[in-house]
Amino acid sequence: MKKYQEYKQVAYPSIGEDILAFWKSNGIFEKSVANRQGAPTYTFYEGPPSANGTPGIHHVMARAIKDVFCRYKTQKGFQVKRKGGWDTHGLPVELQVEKELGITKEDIGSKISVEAYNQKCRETVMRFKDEWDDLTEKIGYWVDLNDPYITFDANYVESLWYLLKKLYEKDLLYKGYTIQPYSPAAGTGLSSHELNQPGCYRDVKDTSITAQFKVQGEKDLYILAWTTTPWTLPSNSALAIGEKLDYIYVRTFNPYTFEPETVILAKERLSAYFHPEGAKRELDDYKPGDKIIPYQILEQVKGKALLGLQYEQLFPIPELSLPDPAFTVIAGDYVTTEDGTGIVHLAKAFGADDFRTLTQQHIPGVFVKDERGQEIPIVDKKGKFLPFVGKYLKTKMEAHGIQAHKILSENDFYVKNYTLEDEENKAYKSTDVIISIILKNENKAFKVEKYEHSYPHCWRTDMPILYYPLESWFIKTTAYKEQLVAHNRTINWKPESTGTGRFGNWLENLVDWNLSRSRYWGTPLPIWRNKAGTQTRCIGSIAELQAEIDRAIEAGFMTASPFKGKTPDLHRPYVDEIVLVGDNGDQLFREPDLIDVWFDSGAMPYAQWHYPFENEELFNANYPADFIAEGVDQTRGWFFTLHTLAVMLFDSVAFKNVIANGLVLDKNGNKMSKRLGNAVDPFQTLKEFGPDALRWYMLSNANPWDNLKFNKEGVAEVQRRFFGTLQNTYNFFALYANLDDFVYRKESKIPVQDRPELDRWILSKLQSLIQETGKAYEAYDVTPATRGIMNFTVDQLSNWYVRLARKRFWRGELNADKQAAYETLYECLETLCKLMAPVAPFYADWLFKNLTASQTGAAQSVHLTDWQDADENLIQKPLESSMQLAQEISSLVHSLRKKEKLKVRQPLQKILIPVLQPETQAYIQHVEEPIKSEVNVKSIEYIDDTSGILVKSIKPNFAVLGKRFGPKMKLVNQAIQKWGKEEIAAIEKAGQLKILVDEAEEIISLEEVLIQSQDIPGWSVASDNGITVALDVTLTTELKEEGIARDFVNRIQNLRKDLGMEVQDKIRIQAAASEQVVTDALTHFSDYIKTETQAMALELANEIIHPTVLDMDEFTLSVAVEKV
RNA sequence: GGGCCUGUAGCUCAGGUGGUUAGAGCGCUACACUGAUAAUGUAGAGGUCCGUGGUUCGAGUCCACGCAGGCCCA
Repeated sequence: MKKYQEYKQVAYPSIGEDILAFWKSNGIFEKSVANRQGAPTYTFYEGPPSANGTPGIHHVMARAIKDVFCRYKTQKGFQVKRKGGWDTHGLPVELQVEKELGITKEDIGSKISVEAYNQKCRETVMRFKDEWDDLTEKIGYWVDLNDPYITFDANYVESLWYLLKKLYEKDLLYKGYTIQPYSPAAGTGLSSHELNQPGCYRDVKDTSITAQFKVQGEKDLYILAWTTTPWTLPSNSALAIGEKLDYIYVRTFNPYTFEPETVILAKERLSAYFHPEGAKRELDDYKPGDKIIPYQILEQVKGKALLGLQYEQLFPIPELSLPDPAFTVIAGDYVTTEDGTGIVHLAKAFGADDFRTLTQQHIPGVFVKDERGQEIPIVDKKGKFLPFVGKYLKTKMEAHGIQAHKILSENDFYVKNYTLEDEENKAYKSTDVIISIILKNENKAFKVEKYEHSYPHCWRTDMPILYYPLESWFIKTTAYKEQLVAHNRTINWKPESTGTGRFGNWLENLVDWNLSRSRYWGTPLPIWRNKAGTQTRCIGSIAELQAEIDRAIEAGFMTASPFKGKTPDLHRPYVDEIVLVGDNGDQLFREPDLIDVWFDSGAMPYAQWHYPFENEELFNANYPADFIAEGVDQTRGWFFTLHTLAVMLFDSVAFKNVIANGLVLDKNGNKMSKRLGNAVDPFQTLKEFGPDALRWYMLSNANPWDNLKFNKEGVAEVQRRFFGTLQNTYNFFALYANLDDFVYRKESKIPVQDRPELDRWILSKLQSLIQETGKAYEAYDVTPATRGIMNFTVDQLSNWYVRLARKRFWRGELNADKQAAYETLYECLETLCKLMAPVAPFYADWLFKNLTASQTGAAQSVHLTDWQDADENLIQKPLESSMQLAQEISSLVHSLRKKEKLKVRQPLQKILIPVLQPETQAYIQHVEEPIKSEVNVKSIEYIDDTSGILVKSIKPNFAVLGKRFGPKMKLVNQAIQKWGKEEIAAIEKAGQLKILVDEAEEIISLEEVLIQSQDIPGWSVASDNGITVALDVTLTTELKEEGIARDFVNRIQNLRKDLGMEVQDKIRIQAAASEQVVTDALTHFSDYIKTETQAMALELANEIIHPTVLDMDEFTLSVAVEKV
């Protein structure tokens, strides 16, 4: 039986399947973990995917990255447990269910019960689990699929509740406001998803107003600010300018009241408010009612100069007065001069930017207290001004004689037309219009006009939405900002910029984490409150809840526990039915919100182990993670929530190393989408190429954090170039090893120092490769690791070592030289298996098994072996440099041969290499043999300076001289370029030479210039990279004969092949007599020819019975070959 | 609008701390090799290093402003 299986053709996809089956039936993954029991742990956290959609090609990418480092660390001796997980809650699940049932959120509770709805979600969420598991296995992502954490699991949710309670106890969980899209008509907040429905944004004509804000303490100085929502003006509490923008003070008249005044606006917006003609008119000539209003620019300032300016409240309603620093000019980074006045009016209650800016700058907003003492905005949830504001407006209407389409009561001031008034009615006046007229009359409006813009509408009611403060539960992340930033600095981010930039900046501009979601399928907020909001209870475990339920039953608020006799389900609607008892005896109802699903996944380090209720030791041993990896889009998702919870609750990072990988785009750089049909099916790709080439391509083509333009051609190229070459190399080894019955035995191998130089060279390269690869894996740089392995395999091992050592494998008996060759090649291949195993786990294992099949005591799988550390004793950098010179010289000779049209089979006498440094000669002498055999020359001669025939060139060493001379470098260069033969000789002799630079004498030393030999007169010369080679092209008779002999051998070998002979078959050759030179060649090189062709006899005959005519290029020759 | 990433040959990508001929693989063209052969080698063509300014004796590399594509956030 053959010791090393040979393969005619390799089907990579079936290697994947076969090895997968082998892993499964032998429990290799489990063994790779169990083997390391007691070893130090290396912790990896799986970011849970959602199984309610099918996996895509980008998941292959993400999972391959995770797998690589877990496998590598296992090889390095760590125990790496990898618990899988599933993300199961959230909006996408709900939307999918709604789509399938043909319902909307409004139907929940009427057409379908919450219970049934959530049941449906639970069923849907794992729908594609099998497909995911299948992909996971097929791409070789080793993760424990048998015991995954599932975020809807009661144990998981219980851990979440525990964490929430911890936050609550630390006073980090609070209820507050956030500005959200809100539909007064539907009485509900809208998610950004709902707002992105087609048709939501609609062009509408609204009344826009440029209001005049009177600067305090000035007679008639006003700041102009523009808004398309005049109804927000009573809530104004600040104005924002752009610090770097230019603003002007303009002396003019109010177009409605004709009063003289000075207004402030952005310089760029002047033309939008003033007729050019106005600049030419005299202010004094103005008469009230003139169409063209004169103006004069008084002053220009930077926005910064306006900061802190105080102004009078636009609507001085007593209930709305605010303490300082309200009604102040502040800076806003979002202010532009694209429209409006370049000054933005801020109403804290009705804009997200406004709310954020004012909160950050500690400026109060316009709110009033409701009966419970809670702050509320002055527009209620129906979209209507509170009565006292209505009353104020009504009074003003009467004062100014404003007539509307009907008599408006104080309860009729809706900010948008939510009562469906007839807008066609000529007398119809919206609240915006009424406000505008009031302001016009009071000299508080500079310009009022209809303005068409895009405004979002509620997709259910078609009515305009408002940005409105809604109550939400928050985690006070801002309280931990410093710690979050500090801990982040200790994390190794790949790439670094994601950590310092995207993530770091996000932390710097942190806002509190809005935890609330008004939905159905998710983790319920474990908070119960009384109606007045004065009593709050946060529940941190099932046991605690049970106890509280018991108390509630005792108090008569509940009749029975909903969990009686069954496993508690902590989802809605069950938790909603629970009414608890407050300390004061009040009924406590659960706050109806669910929590952000990102909390679910961010809490996985704890909840996956049901910590702290179980597995405390396991948790401690695996916290924090050494490594996580996920898409860069998770920066503010999973990465953030993991980090935040760890820092806030455990004063720790959650992960030490993280790779944030980029996107997988189609080959044209477009986003993949199923809808556009450019999505690549991972299963199809696996079928075509198998898992290894796919993984290798994805990780070697570009760094994982760069976007990958996925191209199947690229996978094919990797397969051909890398795997194909490696496979060829193995086949070459197997073919001859089997013929010689060679089996690698570690015990009896030839010591490396006794092996030929070529062997020591490739083994030195191999050790260097091990170092380089290990270093790259340690630094989480998988791409350089793969590139190094590829380069070694293709360029060094296959294209140099095997090519040069080829003859050693197929000639003669199994002597020491041959054995050394086998052992060397074997060692390279086996080591490659280990180095590539993390990236190409199937092929590496397959090759490993082929190599070790006949060895006793070999590991069952490469994944159960230890990483092989480099043997530094074997590294011989000088030898590596020598061989590199050999490769470069060979390349030069090849190019010379081509130029001279001399094929490699024609031996040539010698090459000449000019050497200016003795070391260079020594380096080359080491590798004369490989050079000579590679380029087929008899000898290498070196010419040094003493010959006097070298033509040299000189140029300054810019790096050295540039530092010395700086600005005078140009002159130095010119001076050195002028040097000829004598000067070069002089500096070489004396080690230095004087030049004149700018009339000053300077000494240039030999180290500061670069001298190269570029030509040998009368020779065919090539040079590159500082090496020059000359080729002796004279053909002596003997060389010619040898050339013919080699040609002859070549033709006979072809013939043998054509005749279907085996490599070891012996033959007899008859050749017809021919020209003298041919006959001489065959006679003189008879032994050589016989050895090469395995001929027992080579006879020259005058006539041959059944001749084969060989085409020898310049002549033909009749021969007969027969097997003996 | 903000933050971050990317932009080098037809394609995919390398190009520490600035240094004078900008590289590799694929593809293309030509040639060679023919006992690794559905393999391999060599050579050639192919470049506005996204643009514009600036710093410097010297910029693919540093700075500023842009442009294009992408991600996240408003």
